[in-house]
Amino acid sequence: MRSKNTYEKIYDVVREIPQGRVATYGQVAALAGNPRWARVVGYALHVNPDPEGIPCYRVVNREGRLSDAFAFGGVNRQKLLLEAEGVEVEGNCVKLDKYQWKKFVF
DNA sequence: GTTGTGACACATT
DNA sequence: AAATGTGCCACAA
Repeated sequence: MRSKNTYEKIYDVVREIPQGRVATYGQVAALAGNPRWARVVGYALHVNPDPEGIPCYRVVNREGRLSDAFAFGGVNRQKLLLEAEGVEVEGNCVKLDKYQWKKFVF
């Protein structure tokens, strides 16, 4: 049994992001197995082989802000999608204090 | 096989 | 406090 490729792990973690929540690249990388894959995560989402199964719009950088190169169909599109999920987006920023995906939330 | 690039994060200045 | 530089890993040429 061969281990999943790095990308598959990343995609698997992104798919695990619940609706109405956002995760940072570092968070996804850490959950994928290595906190240093932050850049790789960005690249993995860049190729985004399955935009329908991999909601890359739920992945934001450490600032809770969307990348300038995001615009996979219009940054405005991203805002609409997140708001549709229940996440408030200001400009291109989301309140990580409220919407950052956490395994333990009270 | 080596070099350069990249949708990031962290440390230091 | 903000800005800059460095480190990390994977992929393309």
